[in-house]
Amino acid sequence: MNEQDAGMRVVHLLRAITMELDRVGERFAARHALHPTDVRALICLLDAARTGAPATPGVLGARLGLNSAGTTAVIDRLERLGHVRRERDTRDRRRVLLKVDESAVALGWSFFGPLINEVVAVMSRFDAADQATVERFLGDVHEAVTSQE
Amino acid sequence: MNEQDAGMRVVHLLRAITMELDRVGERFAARHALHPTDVRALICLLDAARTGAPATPGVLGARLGLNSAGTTAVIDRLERLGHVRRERDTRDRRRVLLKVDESAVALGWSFFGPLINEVVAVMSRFDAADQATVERFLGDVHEAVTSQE
DNA sequence: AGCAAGAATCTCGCTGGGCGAGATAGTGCC
DNA sequence: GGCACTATCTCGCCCAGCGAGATTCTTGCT
Repeated sequence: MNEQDAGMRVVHLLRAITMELDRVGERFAARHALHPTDVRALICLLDAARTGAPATPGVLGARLGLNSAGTTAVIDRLERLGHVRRERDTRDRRRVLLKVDESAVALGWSFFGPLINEVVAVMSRFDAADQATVERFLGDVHEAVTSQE
Repeated sequence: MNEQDAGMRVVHLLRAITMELDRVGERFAARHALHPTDVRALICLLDAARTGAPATPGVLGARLGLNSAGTTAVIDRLERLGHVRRERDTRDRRRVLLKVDESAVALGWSFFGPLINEVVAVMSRFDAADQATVERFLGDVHEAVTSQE
C-alpha cells in the first residue's frame, strides 16, 4: 500500500463523491422545477450573500461558465420563480445587483440540510485530531484543484 | 469549534471541490470537442471496463440519468469519434455491449493523470495514519451520500 | 409448439438551454 | 464633448435531451 495507491484510491473516492453530489443536485433540481444550472446559480448567489460579496450577472456568468446571453436567461428564470430580484446599482448604474429572496435561502437549506446532517454524522465518529486532519486534507485538495489551469 | 461547525466547513469544502472538479471536467470536455455528458459517459464506461462489468446502453443511460433517446445520442457521438463501438450480445441478442477503444483509455488518463498527481502530492504531506484517516472518512462520506434517497 | 407479455434499443419530432453577434446604456479619461 | 471601455440585454440559431412510439429479441404460459 504505497502512496501512489493511496492517491489513486482517494482520487476515485473523490470522483465518486463528486458524481454522487451531482446526482443529488440534479434530483433536487428536478423536484423543484429547476435546471441543474439554476441550482448552481442559486448556490453561487447564496455564497455571495453569505460572504457579503456583491453579486452581479457578470460575476455569476463567469462562475457558471456561461456567456452573457445564457446568464441573462438563468437570472430571468430565477426571477420568474421569485428566488432573485434585480436591482440597479446606484453607484454604477450599468450594473445590476442580484438579491436573493427568502424563498431561495429556504431552498438552499432544504438542499444542504440533509447533506450537512450526513457529514456531521460521519464526522462525529472521528476524534478531534482526525477531524482536523480531514479538514486540512480537504483544504489542500481544494487549493490544488482550484489552482489547476 | 464544535462538531456542527466542523461539519459545515467540511460540507462547504466538499461542495467547493465538487464544483471545481466539475469545471475541470467541462474544460477537458471543451478541449476535446466533447460535451460534459460525454465525459461522464466515458468515465462510466472506463469504470465498467476496469471492473469487468458489462456495459450496455441501458445501464449507461440509468447511470447518467438520461432516457433511452438521449442515451442513444451519447453513444452515437462517442462512436462517431471512435471512442466506443457497439457489439450485439450473442447471449441476449436484444442487448448491445459497449466496447471502449484504446483512444478512450488514453483520453481518460490524460484527464485523470494531472488530478491524480495533485492528490498524490497532497497525500504525500500526510503520514500513514492520517492518510488512512482521510481514506476512511471519504469512504464513509461516499457511503452516506450514495445511500441518500 | 405458438403466442402474448415484456425487455433492450432505436427513430422521430419537438422543446428549450446555451451560444455568437450585435444592440443599448452607463462610466471615465482626455 | 467625444471616445474607448464595461455591464447588461436582445435576437436568431443549434443541438442535447425528452416523450412517444416502432422494432427486434426473449421468455413465460398454456
